Amino acid sequence: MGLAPSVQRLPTTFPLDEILVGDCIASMNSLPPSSVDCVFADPPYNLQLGDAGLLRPDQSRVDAVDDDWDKFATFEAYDAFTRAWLTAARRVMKPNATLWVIGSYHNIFRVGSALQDLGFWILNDIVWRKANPMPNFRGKRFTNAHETLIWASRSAESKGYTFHYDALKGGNEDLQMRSDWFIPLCTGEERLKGADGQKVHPTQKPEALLARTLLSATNPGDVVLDPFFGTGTTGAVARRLGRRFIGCERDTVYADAARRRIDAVVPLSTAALTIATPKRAEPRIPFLSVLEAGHLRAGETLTDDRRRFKATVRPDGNLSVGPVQGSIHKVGALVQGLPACNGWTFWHAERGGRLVVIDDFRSAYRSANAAAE
Amino acid sequence: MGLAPSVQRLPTTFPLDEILVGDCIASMNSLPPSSVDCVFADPPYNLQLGDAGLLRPDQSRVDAVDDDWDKFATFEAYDAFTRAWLTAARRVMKPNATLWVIGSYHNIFRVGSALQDLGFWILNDIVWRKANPMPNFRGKRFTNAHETLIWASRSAESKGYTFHYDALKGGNEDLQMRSDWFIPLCTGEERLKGADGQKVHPTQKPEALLARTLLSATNPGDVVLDPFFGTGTTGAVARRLGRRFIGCERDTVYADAARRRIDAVVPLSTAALTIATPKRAEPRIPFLSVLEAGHLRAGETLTDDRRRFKATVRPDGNLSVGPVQGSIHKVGALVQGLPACNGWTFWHAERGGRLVVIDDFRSAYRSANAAAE
DNA sequence: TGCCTGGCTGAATCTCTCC
DNA sequence: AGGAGAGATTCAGCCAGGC
Repeated sequence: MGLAPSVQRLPTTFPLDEILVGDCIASMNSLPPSSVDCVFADPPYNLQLGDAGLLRPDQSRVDAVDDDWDKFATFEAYDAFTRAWLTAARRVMKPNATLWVIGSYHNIFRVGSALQDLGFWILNDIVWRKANPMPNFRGKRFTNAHETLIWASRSAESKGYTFHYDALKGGNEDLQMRSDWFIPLCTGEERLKGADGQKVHPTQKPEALLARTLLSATNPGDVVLDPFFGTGTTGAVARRLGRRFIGCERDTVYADAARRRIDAVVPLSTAALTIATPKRAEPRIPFLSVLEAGHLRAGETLTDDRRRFKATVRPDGNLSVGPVQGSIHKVGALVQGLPACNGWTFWHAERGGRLVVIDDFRSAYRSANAAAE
Repeated sequence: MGLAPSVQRLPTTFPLDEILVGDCIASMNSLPPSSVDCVFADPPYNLQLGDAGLLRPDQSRVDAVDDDWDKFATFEAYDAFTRAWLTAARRVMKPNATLWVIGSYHNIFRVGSALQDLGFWILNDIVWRKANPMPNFRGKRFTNAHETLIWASRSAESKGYTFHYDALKGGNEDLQMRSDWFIPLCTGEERLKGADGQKVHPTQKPEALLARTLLSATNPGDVVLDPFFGTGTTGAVARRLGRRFIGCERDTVYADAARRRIDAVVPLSTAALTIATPKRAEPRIPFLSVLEAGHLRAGETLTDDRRRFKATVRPDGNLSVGPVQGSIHKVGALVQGLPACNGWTFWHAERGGRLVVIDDFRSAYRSANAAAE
């Protein structure tokens, strides 16, 4: 009770693509700090502590409590458990790593409050809208047709987190991906069944849900930690998508099923996984270089797409309007009377009677010099 | 503790259909206990916006919620405020009354935890999916396209709460009403404007949202209390639907606007109290969803109907041709050298030696999920 | 009268690098 | 650490005005 285990199994090497069998907090504490890129957690929802076998942070077992006076203690125990695993997870997260947690109204408010208290910074809450939820049989409530995910960075100062905005937008009819995701439950072939034909795990999540989280918030090769690995959906999807995983699972039946499941996954080819470089990550090209490469001529006139404004290209890579000179951005802002302007997409040159945005010249320059960059 | 207050200011008459101007906690404490059938609360969200302000891509400024009433120094201060008003509200609730609270990820986890701690019993969390949310202008997160409502009874023992299961089902194509509601923002005619043409209140809620809550969880003649009355959406809908209201509002400008608004409302006849289901255009289906549903595989090759062009399906729902990636529409346009292209009718997959247009997969997806989308 | 276009707006925790 | 500058970034709905 309350004492640390006398023997602690520390991995000699970083346990990539492995399942650590045992208490998730001890397992996470055995990892070096700042070592994972992403955490996906599907913690116990259930507040009926006797059934869930919930453990306190000190590893003692919480006894079932059904007295009214102990209701507060029940939430308190769940909160302590939540703070403990969130704290352990936060330690192993790299500064720009992000955390995903999924839950329902039974527990998600506790989890959300706890992670805010610990300094996590919520980026979005995501609603998983179930295509085929279980109906409410007694007609006493609305059909509980969704679960909630919280996506959070390690702290408010963590601005460099991974988010594949363009990839998500491209897969969504060229519209920004919203915070409400419509995805079917995990059923049929995908659902793991035991020899008895019964489902192995009561709350197996659909791979599509994990895939969307990992595609949006991790890069190929990134390490994803799942403290409540269960039957390994996170690991299976990570392997398929070329990510690495570390799973923690206490139950050997689940862990064994997860291991077999993941070993059978065929990863997608590296070629299928290479992602388009996000705009912000592309190398900066000076306007002067594009000019020097001959895409434009010093002295020629640029206009906006509706030919309302004009500017002249100077040999030094500035623009001028009358006596005023400045960068393509400064001058673009100036003529419009706006505080800022992206000159690359604002200014156009005439080519064969048609207006061509100068960003096209930059693209051409980039592809011509891709090898050298 | 446990003693009745020595002096209780009881209103000489119960303030039905009135707005109590002042602090909501004092106002609620002036009401007799166990006197209202329902509480609807839209408390401050504690948004914690940056000082810099947010610009749209066209450099116009977003009119953010920067009112003093939304500012709290710490989470602790917000939690104390939340516990205080929830406690006051719970006292005036009849044993079988229910509480609705609306919030966003900034505050809803605090509110949910607090009300659980105080003994409320959560019946559902409801997601208000916004038809027309504000986009994420910087491309750094998912579009924040929903808000969350919590529906709770006064305690776990309150089994006799009102829920009009059949009425809601009848208004929902004879399907059980789900926990995700698709409703537009409050704009246009419905949005209250001042003499200056500016919105009177920064966060006025749509009447459709209130109507659905009151129709589902109250009876005609029931008393609905709103501690954060604002410009009186709760009162206006209550009056229209034949319910009674009590509003608390600190700001006299809001309270005056609410009074005028509610006085202009014409109550519906009893027979007319049915739920209008909003008509919608066919929902847009993301290619990613069709992929996730298993109609296509990541890595497989698509072609046009004459096999002139090829593209590879990416796991994120984009297509790629060589190094270029983009949506099915963008890549379709690119390979043809056209300004635009409908990817759904352009691209085909090989199935059993024959080409199948991917629009067929979309149709199959649509009919499989018609009920929920 | 009707159609089309352009402008405006909504509870938002909304950049990154270099000097 | 703070400031300056490059340059990346938006969707649906309503309304007014022009044709």
